[in-house]
Order: sequence, then C-alpha cells, then structure tokens
Amino acid sequence: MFLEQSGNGIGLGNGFKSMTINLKQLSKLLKLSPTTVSRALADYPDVSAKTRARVKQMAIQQGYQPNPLARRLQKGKTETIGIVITPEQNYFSDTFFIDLLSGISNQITRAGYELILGVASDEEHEMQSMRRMVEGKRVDGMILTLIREQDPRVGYLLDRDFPFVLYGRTRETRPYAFVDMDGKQAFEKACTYLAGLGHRRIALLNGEPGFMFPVGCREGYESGLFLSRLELDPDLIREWKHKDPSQSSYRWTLELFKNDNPPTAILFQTEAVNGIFKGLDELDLQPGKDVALIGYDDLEIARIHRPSLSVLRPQAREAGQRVVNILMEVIKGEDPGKFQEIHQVEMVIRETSLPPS
Amino acid sequence: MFLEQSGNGIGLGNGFKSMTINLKQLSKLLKLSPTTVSRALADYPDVSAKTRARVKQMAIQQGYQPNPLARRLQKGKTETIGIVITPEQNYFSDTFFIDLLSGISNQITRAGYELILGVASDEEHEMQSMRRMVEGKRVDGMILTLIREQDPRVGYLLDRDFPFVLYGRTRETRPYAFVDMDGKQAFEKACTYLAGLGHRRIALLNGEPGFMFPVGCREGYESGLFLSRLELDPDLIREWKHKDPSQSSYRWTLELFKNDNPPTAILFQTEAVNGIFKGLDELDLQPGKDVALIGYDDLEIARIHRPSLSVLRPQAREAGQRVVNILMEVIKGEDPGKFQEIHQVEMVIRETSLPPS
DNA sequence: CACTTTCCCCAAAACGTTTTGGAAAAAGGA
DNA sequence: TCCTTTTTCCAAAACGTTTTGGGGAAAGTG
Repeated sequence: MFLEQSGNGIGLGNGFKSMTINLKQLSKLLKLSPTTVSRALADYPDVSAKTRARVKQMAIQQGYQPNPLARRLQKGKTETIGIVITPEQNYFSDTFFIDLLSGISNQITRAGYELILGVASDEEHEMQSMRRMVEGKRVDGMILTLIREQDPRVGYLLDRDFPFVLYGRTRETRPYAFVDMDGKQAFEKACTYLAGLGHRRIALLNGEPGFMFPVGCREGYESGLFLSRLELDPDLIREWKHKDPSQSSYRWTLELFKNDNPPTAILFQTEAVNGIFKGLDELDLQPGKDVALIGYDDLEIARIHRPSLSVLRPQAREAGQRVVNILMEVIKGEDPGKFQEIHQVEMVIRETSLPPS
Repeated sequence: MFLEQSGNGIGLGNGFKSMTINLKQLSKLLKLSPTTVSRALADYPDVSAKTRARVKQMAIQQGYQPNPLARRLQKGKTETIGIVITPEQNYFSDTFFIDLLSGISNQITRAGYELILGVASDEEHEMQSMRRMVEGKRVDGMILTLIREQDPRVGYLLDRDFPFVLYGRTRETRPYAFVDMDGKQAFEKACTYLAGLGHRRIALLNGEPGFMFPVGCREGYESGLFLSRLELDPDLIREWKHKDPSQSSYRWTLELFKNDNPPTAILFQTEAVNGIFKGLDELDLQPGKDVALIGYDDLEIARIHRPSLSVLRPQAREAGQRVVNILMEVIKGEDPGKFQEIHQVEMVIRETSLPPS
C-alpha cells in the first residue's frame, strides 16, 4: 500500500532511520479517521468494540507508539519529573541513594513519565537548576532530597503552587507532601537497645547541623536516653561535616575518648564509619568488643567488616516508589497535605552491639 | 493592556498558576507577527537590528521562554539525552561516578538539553530501558557507561544509526564514538613506577572479566612488567567480583600471600581497597610499609586513610563534558568514527608507594 | 523614471497528537 | 411511518512553536 504521507522513514537530518508509523498513517491503513484511532486506543466508549479491537491489533502489528512530544504539547503536560542532586549527596553514600533513585525511576517509568536529572555543584546552582525546570516548563513535578532545616526550595515551590514531594522534612508551616524515614524512632530504638544491654555512656556522632535528618536522630537519641533513665551528657554528642565525613568523625572519635568517663557505645550515620574505625584503631579499642556501634544505613562496609556492623536499615527503594506515587496524586490536583508519610526503620543486629565489657 | 488570548494564567487543572507569556501574546504586545518575534529571538538576519533589540528587550522584560514542548515538536528533536545506570554502577563508587555525571549534566544544560535517567536492575532491564527511550522517540542520543566486552547495546544502536557515545570501549569493528580513560597507560605507568622503586613481585587485583575496563588494566600491567624486564606470574593476577568487591578482594588478598614468593606491591581498582586493607591487616602486613599499593580512582578513602593511598586519578568531570560535546556533534550528523578519544590518567603519589623493605 | 535588488516583515503551513462539537446511521418507540 | 434516542464515527480546532514562501516598501541602478 502506498502512503502519500510526508516521508517518514527516508533520510532525515542525521542518519537515524525512523521505522515508526504515526497516527495519520495508521488511520489511513485502517481506513478510519485519526480521531477514531486515537479514541479507540484510549478506550473511549464512543468507538465500537469491533473497531477498537481492529485498531489495537493494527497498532501493535505496526508497532505504533504515539509521539510523546505531540501528546505532551496537546495535553499541556510534560509527563516529566525533575530531581536535582548535588555532590554533597555522598551524604547518601553507597547503595542507599541508588536504591532510592531506583525506586523513583521504576515507578516513574511505570507511569509513562520521564525522570530528568540535574547535578548541581552547590546550593545556588541547585536552586538555579530547579528554577530552570520549573519556570522553563520542563517538568510537571519535583522531587527534593537532602532537605535542610530552612530549605528555600520548599518555599519557592509552595509560593507558586508547583507540585512536589520531599524525601525528608523541613521546618515549614504550610502543608506539603513528604515521605520521611523515622530517624527519631530509629535512634530511640537503637539507644534503648544499647541501654538495655547495660550501656550507660552512649555517644552520638551526628550528621551536620543545618540538615533536617540529624535533628530527628538527636531527638530519638535523647528520647532513648530518657526512656532508659540515662543522663544526657553534651560531651557525648558530636557532629561531623559533610565535606569530609571520615576526617571529621575520626577527630571527634579521638575527642570522645579524651573524656574522663568515655562512652561504651556510639550511635552514628554509617557514612562516618571509616573515621570511627580509624579513631578506635588508634586508641587500641576494638569495635564491637570495647565499644558497641550502631550505624544508620546499611552500606556495604557495614556488612563486610569484621566484626560486622549492626545498623538501622531504611527501605530506600520502597520510599522512592511512594514518593512518586504521591507526586502523581499531587500533580492530579490532590491536596499535598494529605500525603505525609513517616516510614519505620528496621534495626539489624550484627556483631558490634554487645553488652559493655 | 488587555489580551484576548486564550487564558494563560488563570486556573489550570491543578493549582499551579503559570505566569509565563507565550509567543503570540508577546508578539501582540510588540505589535509584530509571531513569525518576526520568533526570528528576531533566533537572530535571523532578515529582521532589522532595531526591532530585534526591541523584541529581545521585551522578551526579557516579560520573562518569555519558548515552550520547549512546542519547539521540540516543530523541530522534530527531543532536545534530550538518555543515560541508563545500574546498581552495578557501584563499580563507579563514591565521587567518581557523580563527577562524570556532573560533567555530563552541566554540559547538557549548557546546550539547552535535558538529561533523562533510567535505573535498571539488571542487564535485561538496562536494554529495555534504552529501547523505550530510543524507540519511543524520547531522546536524541544516548550515553553508555560501564561497557562490556561484548555489549549488545552498541550493536543495537549501530544497527539503527542512532546517535550515541560510549564512556569506555567495546569489541566492535564498526566505527563508533567514545571517550575512554587510558587504563592501559595508567597501569603501565604505575607498574613501571613500582618496578623502578625495586619491586620485583607486583600483583594485579583486577576488576571482573566481561567488562572492558579491566582488559586495558591488564594490558598495561603486562606491558609495564615487560618494560621493566619482569616475568609475568599468573599467580599474581586475581579478579574480584562486582557484586561484592570488598569480600572478593579480601579473599584474593589472602590468597596472594599464600604464595611461596609473595608480592611486595599490588595494583588494583580503589573500589577493592577495603577488602585489601582487611586482608593485609589479618596477615599483619602494613599497607605501604610491607606492601606497596596503587589504586585506580581517587576515592575519599584513598585520601583519608593513613597511610594515604597512592592512586591513578581519572578526570571524570572533563570526560563527561567531552562525551556530551561529542554526542552533540554526532546528533548533528557528524561521522562518529571521527570521535574516539583516549584520555590520559595522572598518577598521584602518596604514602603507599615506597620501595620494598 | 523604470527596473532590479535589498531590506523587513508576515500569513499560512507544519510538527503529531487529543479534544470539541457535531453528524450520519442505526436502533428504538409510538 | 415518523420521531427520538443511541451508537458510531469524523472534520476541524487546538496546543505553541519554527519554517516556508512570499510580498510590500525602500534603496540602488541604468
């Protein structure tokens, strides 16, 4: 059959030979109008079951796929979600962030959407990258990670009613959608567990202030101490830096043990583990034996180290999927305030959480 | 001034209030045709300097940005580049991959393009994700990383003349564009350096076979031995697994030193460093002192460890930028075979590359 | 002055969909 | 049979750009 359609399939600008058929061609093949074909494929009730079947079969046979650019223009939707990451994201080191991203990506693909990625070197470029996506009409919604206590991105998006979901939380009174890990509950659980083993001096080597996550960790730590009727000693709390987690946590580890009454256990984010191991090694203290350790995040090093590290394990993949499902609802117009999820974190007891010696 | 344009700015489907102006509105404001405004902004010569200036000023003042969806449809380009990563990408652990991605992303943004990301759990989904992008007309070009010796993705893309650039190389006779790190030269340099220090038993703890990168590493290692007039001893070559680099490299380290004539130096990908350290520790060997070490990739652990690790350092950011620049040329229709770049890798001597004791 | 060239501008078409607003044909009701 | 309703389809408009193919006015040329 000959098609007088404007040549698809023969020599475009670059060498790529598109074998794809478009709606007009398909409709000609079927001797139907483009309208009917479009509606048949979209399961409108005003097309008979018989022709619908015929259309669908032909569409599959011809490998027809609607051109996304055309559909997006007509529908006024980009079918695209944006996310901006920063090198600071080594906060999410190792498998954790890739797990989150994997959950996000899979769910987005399932919805027929696209995930576009920005990589920003600092906070300013992070905002700039997001504004380009939002104001340039390049996305229908944003996903935010690595949330700060005061996060200008959230205010920006709320101000313009632009759909978004946080992985994490921030200090903001207006309602917004988020999926967060229950860092508080996690650290409380770890703390009471250690206390239950008999530890009386439990230290917290926490993430950098300014970010929201360490806030919950500290709350959980304090609450755990309280529930175990232990005194809070400010000397047992230290904060490492994002810029070099290992170096700063190494120094703070040494510092902690200069104490007259040193800790017998440390809670921390697993990212800081190298520094802690190094510090303990230098002090001739055996991890797990002389000092109990529980980290947050189940990184590879936690599993392979001997003794293996007890950890708090967030389900990053699942969280990523929830973030996307929620974002889709928000894009549809649902009230973001309805979607505020706090996910439980499980504790994995391995070899570094023994009673004090 | 009143605009009878179809309402942009008042209540769309969801709550997002778009403040943006479109071409028709802008042209009305200027009392010009949309054609002229469009051409003025695109610097066509057939619009007078005066009106061009007037148009540009108004465009800036009104914050006009062409709707990307409309432009893409008209131009028949998605202005989008695709990349698919896999969790195996911990091959690129730590800062390395984010550096590459950062270079890619920045350059793509500069070109006004978008980067869409797929995350695939295995080889099959990797292919599937790429096919969706290519056959679904969602991207103008692909970037491939973590290349295998026999890589079906390359054949697929070559078969359909679809623009792509590899970060890495593969076994394929047809010409294609790539940017690769000179792993061979790097390992040769490291090997001859160690030999120059007096090492006679140099081991190679190499990446998993099947992938292309370890091939070059081994070639460089062998060539380095040859240049230094050292025998190649197959007992000094071991390969660790992607699935758990630390565990397997730990085992192979122990294995290496069961040798009657054990190595005095080890070359490896830094990713395997934890396993090596652990193995050496168990054998009561001091890294750097009893055994010289040079790793490929300058991860954080390499810098913060004491003694600090001598490394081969690829310039991932720069490579990422080159990949994008080349891809843009290929998309324009340039011959991919013209773009085959092999980047030199610098050696950073720190504390683990001393002469044998 | 008449003719050509150059300079500026614009109307209409095109990109490939989906949606709107019917309209023709078939079926149902009296 | 005639009128109404339902079923099934479609032409035209719309999404917001860029490109095509002029066209009118001003400037240059003889």
